[in-house]
Amino acid sequence: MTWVESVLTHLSNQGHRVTEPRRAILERIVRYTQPFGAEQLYQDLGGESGPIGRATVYRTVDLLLADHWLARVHWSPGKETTSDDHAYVPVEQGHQHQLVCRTCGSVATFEGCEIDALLGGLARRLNFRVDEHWLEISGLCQACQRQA
Amino acid sequence: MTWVESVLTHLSNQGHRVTEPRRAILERIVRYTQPFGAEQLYQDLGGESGPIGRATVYRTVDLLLADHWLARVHWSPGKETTSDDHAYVPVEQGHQHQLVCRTCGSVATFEGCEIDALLGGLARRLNFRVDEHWLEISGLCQACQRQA
DNA sequence: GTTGGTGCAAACGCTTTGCACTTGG
DNA sequence: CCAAGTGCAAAGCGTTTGCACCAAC
Repeated sequence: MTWVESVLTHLSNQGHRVTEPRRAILERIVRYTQPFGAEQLYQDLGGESGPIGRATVYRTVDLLLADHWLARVHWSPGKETTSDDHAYVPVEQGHQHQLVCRTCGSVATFEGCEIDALLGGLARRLNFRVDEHWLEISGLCQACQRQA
Repeated sequence: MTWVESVLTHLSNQGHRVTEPRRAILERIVRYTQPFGAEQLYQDLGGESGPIGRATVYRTVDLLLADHWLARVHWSPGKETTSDDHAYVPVEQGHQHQLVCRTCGSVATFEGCEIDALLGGLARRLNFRVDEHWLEISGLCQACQRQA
């Protein structure tokens, strides 16, 4: 079951409709090899001259984000510091954290089990009850390390 | 040495000028008990009718952020999900991560030593060279836990 | 006296919204 | 059939920029 199929099935189960624009948007998203922005996605689908409206693109991104089919990341390749605009990465539901290669933009996702233990200790020490956490890592993937 | 004094000294050492607007901005920043936004800071300094221009506020925030006197956070009180706009927290240089209380907005900062070890293991496993990481935690501080 | 900093106002760019039209179930 | 979804165009809003003026060192 591909990512697109999973999302469509999920949408359908949630009572949402499976429309042509949504299919097209999902198909485009999986082709990205780097984090992408909503406006970029709109342009890549044809922009003004394309068949899909800007509002639809933004609304679909929101929908996917809300259901955790997309993860937001800060770092995009080429940006030395954390980017101001939003970038997204398609993920399987349940996966938690991202490593983003600062050169080629490839993304590795990993589960956060070890982090949770660490946070438990922290919480106890600081009398803080942890609800959510955001962990994102920027660095170099294996291929880009070799080139450097 | 207060945060304001530290920053002013640092600015001076870096060859930057210590101006009245910058003093006023720093003084206002330390009074926040929650993460604040740049536009909010501008408004709190008097906005249109105030003595400080919007550009100066934004430029000063950028300056402080670049030198790590401010940390950016995602969560602000009242926001269930990660906020779209930027919020900032004054920090001592060198401190790394934030716990933000989702109810009262209080921020606890901690050093990231344990995280680093964990990331080292991850990097080895995934053949990834870690350069930077972002870790932020949202939850309830002790006082807000009692109230709930 | 320099030149870094400031203020203003306009421009910018991403994102959201109102509303009439379309389409999937 | 009819509510959910779409497209368009305009508005919104935080942020950046160009430029003339000012003030710190």
